Parts: sequence; C-alpha cells; structure tokens
Amino acid sequence: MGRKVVYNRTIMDGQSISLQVVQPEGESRPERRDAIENRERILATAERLFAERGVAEVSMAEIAQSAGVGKGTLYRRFCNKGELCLALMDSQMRAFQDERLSEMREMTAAGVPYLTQLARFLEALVYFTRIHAPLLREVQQHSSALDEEEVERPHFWQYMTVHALLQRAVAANETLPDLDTAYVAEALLAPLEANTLRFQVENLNFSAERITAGLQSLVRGLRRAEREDSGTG
Amino acid sequence: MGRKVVYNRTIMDGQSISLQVVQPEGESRPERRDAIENRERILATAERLFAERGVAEVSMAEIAQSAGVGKGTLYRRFCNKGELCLALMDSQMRAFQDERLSEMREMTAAGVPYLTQLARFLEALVYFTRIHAPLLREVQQHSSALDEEEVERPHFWQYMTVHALLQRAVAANETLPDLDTAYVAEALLAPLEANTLRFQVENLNFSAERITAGLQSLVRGLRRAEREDSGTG
DNA sequence: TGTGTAAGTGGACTCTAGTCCGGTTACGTG
DNA sequence: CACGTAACCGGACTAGAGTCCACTTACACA
Repeated sequence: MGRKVVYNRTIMDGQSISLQVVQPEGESRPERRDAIENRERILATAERLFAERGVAEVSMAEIAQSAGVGKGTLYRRFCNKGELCLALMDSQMRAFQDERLSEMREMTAAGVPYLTQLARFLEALVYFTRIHAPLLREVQQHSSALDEEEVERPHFWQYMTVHALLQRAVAANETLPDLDTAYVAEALLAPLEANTLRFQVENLNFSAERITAGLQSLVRGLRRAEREDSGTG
Repeated sequence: MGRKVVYNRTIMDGQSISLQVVQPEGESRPERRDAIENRERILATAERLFAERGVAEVSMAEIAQSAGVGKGTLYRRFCNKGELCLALMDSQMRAFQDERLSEMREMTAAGVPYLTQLARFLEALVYFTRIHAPLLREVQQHSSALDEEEVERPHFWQYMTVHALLQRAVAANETLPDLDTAYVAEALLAPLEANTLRFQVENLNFSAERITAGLQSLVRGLRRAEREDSGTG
C-alpha cells in the first residue's frame, strides 16, 4: 500500500532554502536490469499513449499490454495511475523547483519583499499547473485519498514554500503580525489545485494572466496598509 | 447522461435576492406510485447504510440490493452516486440557502457592509460543508467530471452568492474598484471545497473557527484601506 | 561455475461504477 | 372496462482499478 517511489522535496528552514532529493536507489541492492528496462518501457509507452489519446482515456491495462508487461509488473512499480503520472513529470517538477528556489534566492538577495516573491511564485505555479493539469489531476485524485503521510504528498513542497514565504513576510513586518500563515498558505494554494484550475481555464475561460492577477490581489490584501502604523494605537 | 433531478438554485440579480426552485414534478405526468415508493426506500436505505459504514464504503449495488430494487432502477433515479448523495442533503441544502438569504436581507437592511456579509456567509459555509463533507465529497467528485451545464453544478449558487456580494461591495465602494469579482469569488470558495476542507480538518487538525478566521483575514484584505482615498491621486 | 533468495513477472481474480435492454405495469383515454 | 404507451423494473453486461500469488530469474556470494 505504501508508495514505491519517493520524490524530491523542497526543504525550507527558517533561514535558507535547500533542495533535498530522496531517491529509492539509495537502498541496499541496485535495481535489476530487466526491471529498469521494463520501467523505462512503461514510462515511454504511457507518455506516448497519453499524448495520443489523453490521460483519462488510457487504462492501466492498456499501458501494461502496450509496454509488453503484465499488470502485476506495472503495479509493482507504480501503485496507481497517479504515481505513474507523477513519474512522468518528475524531471520537470525538479526543474521547476530548482528554478523557483534560485529565483527566490536572487530576489531575497536583491531585497525584494517576501510578499512580492510569493506573488511571483504563485504566478509561476499557475503556468506550471496549467501545462501539466492532465497529469496533475490524476496525481491529486489519488493523493487526496491517502490520509497518512501528508509529508509525502506530491505538493507538500508547494505548501512549504508558500508557508515559508508568508512566515518571512510576517517576520519582516510586511503583513499584520497575527496572520495565520499555515491556513493562508492552504487557502492561497487551493484555487491552484489542478481540477479547480482546469475548470477555471476551460469552462470559465479565465486566462492564466487573469488568474495570476486575481491571486496577486489576494496577496496584496495581506500587506499591512502603509499608513496603518501611524493610526489608532 | 443528463441529470434526472433538478435542484433549487439561488438567483441573485443586481438588486435583490430570490430563491428559485425548479422541481421535476412540474412536468407533464406525475410520478408513478411504485416509483415514488422505490425512491423513498432507496433514500432511506442509503441513509442507513451510509450512517452505518460511511459513504465511501457502501457500493451502489449494495444500496440497490438492500432497498430491494435492481441496479437499473437505482440508476434511473440517480445518475450516479453523487446525485444520490445530493438528494440526501436536499432539504438541508434548501434550509441552508433560505437561512443565508434571509440573513443577508436582514444584514443589508441593517446597513451591514457587504464584505462583512461575505465573511459571515463563508463562516456559515464552513460549518455546513464540514458537517456534510462525506456526502459533498461524493457530489463534487462527480460534478467536476461534467463539463457541460456549469449552471447546474450543485454549488453554483455558492458562487453566485459570493460573486454578488463582491459586486455589491465594489459598487458600495468597500473595495478597490478594479477587483476581479468573478475570479476572487472562485478563489475564496476553492479552500471550501469538501475535499480540501476535510483534509484541513482531519489531517491538519484545523478547527472550524481557525478556518473561518483565516478566510476572514483574506476578505479583510479586499477592503480598501480607509486612509487610501486621501492619498496619492 | 553452482546456488539461494529476494526481486521481478504475468495474468487471473475481485470489486465497483455505470450501461443496456427485454419484459412489466401504472394510468390516462375512449 | 379495455387498451396503448410511456415510464418503470431488474439483472446481465462492460470496463477499468487494483490485488494476489504461483512461477521465474538476475545476481551476490561461495
């Protein structure tokens, strides 16, 4: 029942940001050669079939058959369809994380306010999520079912990042001091859930720019009004 | 493929709020007696089984069998499990809508700002959603799959309400004038999606009070800063 | 090079959602 | 009361997700 693959996670401590990669190959024995070949064939096949007909229209059985393996083999590597989808995005998710982290380091070095960094992060996330929405939908569908191990859920690092930025914004006096950073992080990420975003883009015809602007207006609302501190004591 | 039951919807036009109930019995022929009996037996059975073992643990086949009808009969009434769940909540959803509408009328009459009304609406919605989360999860799971007829999706009235309140807040000069009310309404409701709320309550141990407070801080952020209008032109 | 064993493999199996369709029955109409 | 028809009914059927388990094989070690 536990997941077979452990993905990388972003770790942001109080002072700095680091990327910690946890790989399954750190274990005792290396993967068997035939297993590696099969895994790669599975991924290549899934990618091709998904591209041809869409993620939702391709069954796990079909992927297995097309890849020339049995269902048992497929499920040994990927507990469910979501995990397979996650694996297909893995390198792009790593790249995205790396880009965000270095961008934030640069902005921090340049003295850009944390709330501005947050707005920028959300903007980037809008584009990333929109592009990968079909795969992410599958991923999130399955991860929401798992109660245990929230830390391992694929988008925990998004939450970590937003939360850390909010905490720093509070520490830097950019917001009201009693902001509930943990909840607000959840609330800001909720409209970026793949399903929700897809609905907004495809059914409501919201553009990515419009969504970004809307999120930024919410972030701006967190800002302590500049004249407030000279007001009623 | 179309839905068998049409539920009530809240209609908020520019000036007033009204509740429009659309009932299937407005059609040509009344329902057959045996059909009515079966429907009631199905609903009672489903309610009992859900209470005993949880919504997710009860299959449609089991409901049909326990109610003494075939699967075909069950699906004739309720296109999917979500619709069945929706039917089980119907009276309570109507009551909730009525309460909100009359509350808002009173508040408007008393001159309560629209953003305050919005905060109050979201608070009530937190409690409602939390209580009905198991059923709502099923409902939302299915409605997100349907692309067409967004107007009919069960929570459209929530969106309508929030959107209308935001529009009035803009008109009443309570917010910045360029607020994207359509998007912000979506964004404020996203963290109240049943799945999301359940995760926050059960896995993160957020209390309803905490969630309400967090949402209120976001709503407060929409408020135009009081001293702003005397500032830079 | 032989061997033990843990990892890998395939496909039959279960479980559930949802569809289909031939037979049945309530009920408005004459 | 007879009758036509549209609504109703039940259960067999399809299809997909995920599980299970007996069989096979790579590979570390002797």
